Amino acid sequence: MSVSLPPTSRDVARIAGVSQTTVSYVLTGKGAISPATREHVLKVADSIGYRPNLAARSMRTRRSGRLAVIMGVAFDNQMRMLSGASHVANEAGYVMETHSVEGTVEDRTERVLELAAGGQYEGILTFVPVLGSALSDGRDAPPVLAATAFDEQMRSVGELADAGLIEVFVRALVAAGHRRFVHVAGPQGFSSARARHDTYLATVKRLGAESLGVLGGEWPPETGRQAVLALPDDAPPVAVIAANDDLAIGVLRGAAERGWSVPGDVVVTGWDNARFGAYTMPTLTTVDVDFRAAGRHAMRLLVAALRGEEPPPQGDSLQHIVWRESTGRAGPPAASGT
Amino acid sequence: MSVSLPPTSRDVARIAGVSQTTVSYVLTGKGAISPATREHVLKVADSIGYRPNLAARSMRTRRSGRLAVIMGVAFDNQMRMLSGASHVANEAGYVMETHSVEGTVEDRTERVLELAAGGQYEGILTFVPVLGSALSDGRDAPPVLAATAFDEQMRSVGELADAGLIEVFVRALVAAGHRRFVHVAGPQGFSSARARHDTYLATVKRLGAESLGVLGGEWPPETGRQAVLALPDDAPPVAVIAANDDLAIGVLRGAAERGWSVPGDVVVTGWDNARFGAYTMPTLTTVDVDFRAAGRHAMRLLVAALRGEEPPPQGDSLQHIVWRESTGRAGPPAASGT
DNA sequence: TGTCACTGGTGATACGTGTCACTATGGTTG
DNA sequence: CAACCATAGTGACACGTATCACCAGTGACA
Repeated sequence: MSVSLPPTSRDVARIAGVSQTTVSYVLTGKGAISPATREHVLKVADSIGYRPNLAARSMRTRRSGRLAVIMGVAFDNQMRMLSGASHVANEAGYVMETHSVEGTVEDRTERVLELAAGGQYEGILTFVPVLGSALSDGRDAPPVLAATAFDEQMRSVGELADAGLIEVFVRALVAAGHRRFVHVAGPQGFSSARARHDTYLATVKRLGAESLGVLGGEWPPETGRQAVLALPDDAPPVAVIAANDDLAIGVLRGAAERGWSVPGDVVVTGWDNARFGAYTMPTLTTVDVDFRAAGRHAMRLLVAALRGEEPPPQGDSLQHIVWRESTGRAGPPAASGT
Repeated sequence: MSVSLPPTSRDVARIAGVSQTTVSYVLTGKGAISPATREHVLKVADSIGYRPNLAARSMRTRRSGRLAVIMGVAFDNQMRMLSGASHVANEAGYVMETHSVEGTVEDRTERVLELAAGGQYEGILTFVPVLGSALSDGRDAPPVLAATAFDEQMRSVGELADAGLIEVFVRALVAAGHRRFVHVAGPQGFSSARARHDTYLATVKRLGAESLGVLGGEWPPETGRQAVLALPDDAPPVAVIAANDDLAIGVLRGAAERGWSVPGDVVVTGWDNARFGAYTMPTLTTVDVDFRAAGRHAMRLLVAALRGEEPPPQGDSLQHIVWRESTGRAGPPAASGT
C-alpha cells in the first residue's frame, strides 16, 4: 500500500465526468461553464481534496505568483507590518517571501536590485530604505515599492510618512506654556523620519516657538540619551519631540542623568506606542500606529501596481496620540479651539 | 523590439554547443560530465544570465522547495530569528515563506495543520507554541518543527529553552544576601518560559532560599506590574526573577507605584536583552540572547530533518548575562568557584 | 428551411526542467 | 584481436496546468 500521489485536475475531471479543460476553466473562472457543472466540479474537487499544483500553474502562466518583502533586522514593528502584508498577499493569490538585509543603504539597494533581476518575483516591497534607483514601476522589471523610501524619486506608501500629529504635539505643548523645543530625529533615509523632522521645523516656526536644534539621526535609544547630554545646562524648561519611542526612552534616561525631572524640567513625546512606553517612569506620550494596517495597505498598493489598477486609497487614519505622563499637563486640544 | 524572454537551459545548451541534458547535469551536479565542458557550460550560463526556472524544476522533481515559518504577531525577537532562519533556508536551496497566526493555541494548531496538509510546503517551522499533535517527523506529512513547543511530545529546538542562567541569577543574588524570591513567569506553552519556571523552582529549593510564589503567566508588561501589586506589603527585601524584559519593566513600574526602591527594596532580573533595558531606571539586568543564531539553528534542524540527516549540534552558547543596575551589587560569580 | 449567433464544452499542445535509457568513444584485459 | 568496461554525452519523455482552436447543440430570425 503505497502513498497515493496528490490528486490532479485530471483526477477531478475523470471523477466528475468532464474534461480537464473544464476543470481548469471552473477553477480559474474564465471559460463559459454552466452553473450546474461548475458546482459539480467544485464539489468533486473538494471531496477528493484537490489543490492546484502551483508549480505547474506558474510554469504554464509564466507568472511565479511570488512576492518578496525586504526587511531590516532591527525594527520590531516590521513584525506586524509583515503580518498585514502577508494576509493581503495571500488573499490576492500570491505567496510572500521575506528577505532580510543589513548593511549600508548601498548594500541594501544592491541586494534589492539583485532580487529584482533574479526574475523570481513579480513584485518587491521593501520596509527598509533603499536608493531611489532601485524603485521601479514595473514596466520592464518587477515593480519595487518602498514602504519607507530614501529619496524624492521614491514611491512611498503614504500614511506612515504622515507626520501631522507632530503638529498636534507642538501645538498642545505650546498651549500648555512651552516655548523651547528640541527634535531628536531618526535617520533621514526613512521618509517617516524625514516627515517628522520637516513637520517639527515647520510647526515650531509657524507658532513662533524656539527650536534649540535638531539632534539625533539614528534610531537606537543611545542616540536619544546623547542628544540630551549634548544640551546646554540652561536648556530646561524644554520640550523634546523624539522621532520614536526608542529615542524617547533614551531621552528619559539622559534627563535623569542630568538631574532634570520629567515632566517638570523636560517634557518628551515619542512615536510608535511601543509596549514599554506605558511602563517607563514617567510613562511616555506617543503615537499609536496600526502597523498591521500599514502593512496591509503597502501590500495592496503593490498588488494594485501588479494588476495595473489604480492605487487604492488609504482608509481611516492609522495613527492617534496616546497622552501619558511625559508631557505633563499638556493634552488633547479642547474641542473649541482654533 | 519586444521584451526577450528569460533564457532557458535549452538556450544555454544551444550556445554552449551541448545538449540540454548536459546543461541539466552540470547544474545539478549529477551526471558524468568532464571538468572542461562543465566549466564551459557554467561560463555560458553565467554570461547570458541564466537562472533555472524554479517552477519547472519543482514540477519535475515533485518537490516544492518551499518552507513555511509560522510566527506570532507580538514577539519582537522573532524578527531576528526570522532573519537567521531565512539565511539558512536560502543557503540550503529552499525558499522560505512566513505566515503569521493569532488566536488560541487551538486556532494556531489548526492553522498549522492546514498548512501542512496543503501540500505546498516541504517543511514547517513554528515560532509560536502549537499543540503537540501538529508536530510531525515527516514520514508521511511534511516535518513540522517547533522553535517553542507546547507539550512534552514536542521536538523543541534546544538552546532557547536552556534556562541554566536562571540558576546563575539566583546563586549570585543569594551570594549577595538575598533570601526571598518571586518568579514572574511567562506562558507555560512556551518551552522557554517553562524551563525558566522549572529552573527557578529547583534552584531556589536547592539553595534553601524562600520562594514567595510564582506569578504571571503572560508576556505583557502589565502582567509584571500586576504581579508586584499582588505582593504582600512585607515582601521586601525580595528578588524578582522575571521571565523576560517586558515583564521586568512592568515589575519596575509596579515597584515604583508601591514606593519600593529598586535595587534597594527589590531587585529584578529580566531576559532577552531588549533595547530599552539599558535605559530604564534603574537599568535592567538581563540575558542577552542571540536570536539570529537561534533562528539559524532552528532552520538547520528543519533542513537536517528534511534531508534525513542527523540534527546538527548547537554551536557555542547563544546566551550570556548582562549585569546592570536592577540587581544592585550582585554580579558575576567570583572566579574562585562555589 | 437555411443561416447566424451564442452557449457549453472538448482535444491537443506547450511551458522548462530532471532523469531514464541509450550510444559513441577509447582504454584495458583475456 | 575480440570482448568488455568506464566515461562523456544525447534523445525522448513526463510532470500538471492554462489556453488556443474547434465542435455540437439550440434557438432566433428572415
